[in-house]
Amino acid sequence: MTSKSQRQHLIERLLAERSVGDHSELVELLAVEGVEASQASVSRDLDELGAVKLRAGGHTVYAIPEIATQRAIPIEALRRVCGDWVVGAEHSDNLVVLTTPPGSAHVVASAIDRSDTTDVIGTVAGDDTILVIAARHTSGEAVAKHFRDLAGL
Amino acid sequence: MTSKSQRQHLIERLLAERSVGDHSELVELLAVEGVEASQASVSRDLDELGAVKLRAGGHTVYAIPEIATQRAIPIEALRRVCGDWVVGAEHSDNLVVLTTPPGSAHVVASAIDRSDTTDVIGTVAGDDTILVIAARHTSGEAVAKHFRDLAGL
DNA sequence: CATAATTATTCATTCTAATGAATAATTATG
DNA sequence: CATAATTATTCATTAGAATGAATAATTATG
Repeated sequence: MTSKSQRQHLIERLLAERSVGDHSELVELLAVEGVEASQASVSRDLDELGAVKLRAGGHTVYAIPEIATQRAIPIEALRRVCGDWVVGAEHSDNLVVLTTPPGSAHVVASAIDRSDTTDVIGTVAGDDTILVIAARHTSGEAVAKHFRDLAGL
Repeated sequence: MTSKSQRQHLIERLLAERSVGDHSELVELLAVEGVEASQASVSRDLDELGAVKLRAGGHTVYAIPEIATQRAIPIEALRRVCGDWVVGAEHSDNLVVLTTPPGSAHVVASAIDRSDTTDVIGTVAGDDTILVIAARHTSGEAVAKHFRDLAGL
């Protein structure tokens, strides 16, 4: 009954509160909180959270940098979000308007922001619409097509 | 390669453009657009979209009312969204603050708005925080607990 | 009214993301 | 440096949402 995002949020909290030296220690701390997870899942979670290992007092501990240096999400993750939530992509000049179901624009915008695409210089999300600004080296048309491809439209 | 939300968006468009009299006609129109779906899926989609059947010129056609009278989402759908995205719930007086992963607040707020709960009179969503206002007949504490239960926290 | 047509629902199946056991790869330690 | 410890990855499995075939239920029609 614990989703991956809930577990990752809990991991963030545990790492902020304690010195965690290795994955098995984290697996145990999660279990104390009633969350079952294997070393494999923890490894993946830490990777997705952008956790780093710091030297502290002679040993190393995990920490999540305060500056949000989460790894750029893989293109497959962006494709998944677009495939689920982007229902339309139109352009005008260097602007692209993506349409989503109501309430879903921010999830998509957040995924775009976290991807390492250099074709987009920014996004503005409303309720069901995202304004995407294409970078100078590309065009609104190309970016709209890119998102249509990602969304499977 | 077509998600349910994309298919439902397409259905909305088809119903706005044409007179669709029954499910099998819609199944065919979807197929023309390259989207395979069975009568069963179409039945569910129309239900979720709140489609109604209007009498027009001697026969009946499907339409989606302009006023967003989508069916209230089932409690299980709200539970699913909360289980996936709500990572914290705290209260103060009649206010409840729900925490989500970055960019996910609106999805949750939208689900809450679309549920038929009478315990919440409104929501305000940011990036990773939702302010939920408890109704007068209940309390912030009870509403926070309700969301913790829904989220499996 | 009988029944054909349509719609909703059940139940088995499919799909896909996530998970974990096992193991390969990497790092830390004595 | 050897090797124990730790971490990352592979591959099989699981979980849960969605789907579709079949059928029950409902509605429309002559």
